[in-house]
Amino acid sequence: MNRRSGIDSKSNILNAALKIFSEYGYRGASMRMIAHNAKISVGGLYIHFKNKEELCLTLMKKRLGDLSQELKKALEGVKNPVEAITLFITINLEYAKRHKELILTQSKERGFTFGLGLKRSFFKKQRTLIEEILKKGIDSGDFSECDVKETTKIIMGTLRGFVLSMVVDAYNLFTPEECSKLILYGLLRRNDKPANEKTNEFKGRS
Amino acid sequence: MNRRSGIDSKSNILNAALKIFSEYGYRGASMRMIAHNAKISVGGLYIHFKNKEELCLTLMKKRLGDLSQELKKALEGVKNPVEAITLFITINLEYAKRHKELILTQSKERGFTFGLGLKRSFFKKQRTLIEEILKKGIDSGDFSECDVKETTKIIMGTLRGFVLSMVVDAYNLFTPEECSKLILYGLLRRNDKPANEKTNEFKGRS
DNA sequence: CATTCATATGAACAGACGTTCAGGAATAGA
DNA sequence: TCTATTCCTGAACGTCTGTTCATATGAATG
Repeated sequence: MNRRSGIDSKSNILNAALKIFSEYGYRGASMRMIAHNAKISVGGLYIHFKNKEELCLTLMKKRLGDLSQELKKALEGVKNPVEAITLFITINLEYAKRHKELILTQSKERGFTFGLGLKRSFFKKQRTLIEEILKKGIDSGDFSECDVKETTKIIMGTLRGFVLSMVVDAYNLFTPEECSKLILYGLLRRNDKPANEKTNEFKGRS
Repeated sequence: MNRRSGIDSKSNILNAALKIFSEYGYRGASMRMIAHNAKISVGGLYIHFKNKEELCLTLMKKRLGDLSQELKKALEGVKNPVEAITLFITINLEYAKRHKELILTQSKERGFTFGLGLKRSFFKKQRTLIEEILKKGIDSGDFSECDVKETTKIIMGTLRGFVLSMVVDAYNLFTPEECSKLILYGLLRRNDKPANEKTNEFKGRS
């Protein structure tokens, strides 16, 4: 019997779980599939994780934490709200591209309440971040007056759509730039330049 | 035993299936649950539907067909592209609100290839519709020049985001007006009025 | 060498699943 | 009333599920 260290096994299992969960969803993935993919026995899984739920939760926690930190770090020094929004969108989309798998797993399942708390607190953090950017942008005159909370919800929704479209249909790989442009400028032709042109790195749409 | 007409049973089953699928997803819903909810026996299901797959497919087909027709009819007489986009968004969102259930079922599952063809052709139809509106809008000067195909993809993505946010978190009930405004005007403050003011029924964002 | 310990195995369990089928019940036409 | 047809039932089948457990392995410690 080839005996491995517990640590190796644990990370093997996590890698396998990620692969299987993202291919078959939470319900579609079986512990046997994960075990087989991790080259361990079914029983072995239960040495490292209490059960299927905990295994999936561990994966989600890690990923959401990573993204949270990445966002926070990136936005730390940024003063210009237009740039901040763009960065926010870009990082989210790129993270999504890198980790398609778990996003699918999450959006695919339901009736599994166990990820809920995690996700709620993550989205709340994201909302707060955007709200602050918006407020700054309105104060500085870059953004037009709007209901901050409402607009934040809409931006989050929009972003979720971008992410899901990308993840669901691989061919839907629109660039972060295009997404930012739509959110910032909208569809309509504008005859003016953005209010704060010097700080704006994007070409206007007219 | 109370014997009912086959037609009644079939529609009972479809209603029950809709309820159960949308609550538990395709994999999570069992034929027993559906049968119980439709007040019929398990075997009875198989009189009206070949199997679980066909049952779900029937539901999807009906819903996508309905929405398709509704969109087509609503957009028939509309000339103004701004109005058309707004209408497109509004109808989609309202349809989503009315039929949260199945949307969830669809976005929750994967590895079920069977809905794919249906969905593909539906989305293609939608894309064509938007592309035509965009082209008209650019020609008329309402919209700024843009890559029509790319922008269409983005709009579809945005819309998908709105829909999913609404459906996933019930409290995310932003109005169609707000969504349309973001897509049309964007976040940035604009100092001008939209190019074709007289035809535009929304207040500008400045 | 003997003991201890974390790690690993895979057969076994109880339950749920989709699907089938022999049989029963209600209706319609004769 | 008899028969054909349609609709329905629920036990049964085989397969899969998440989880447990008696058992075994290999390395480290004494």
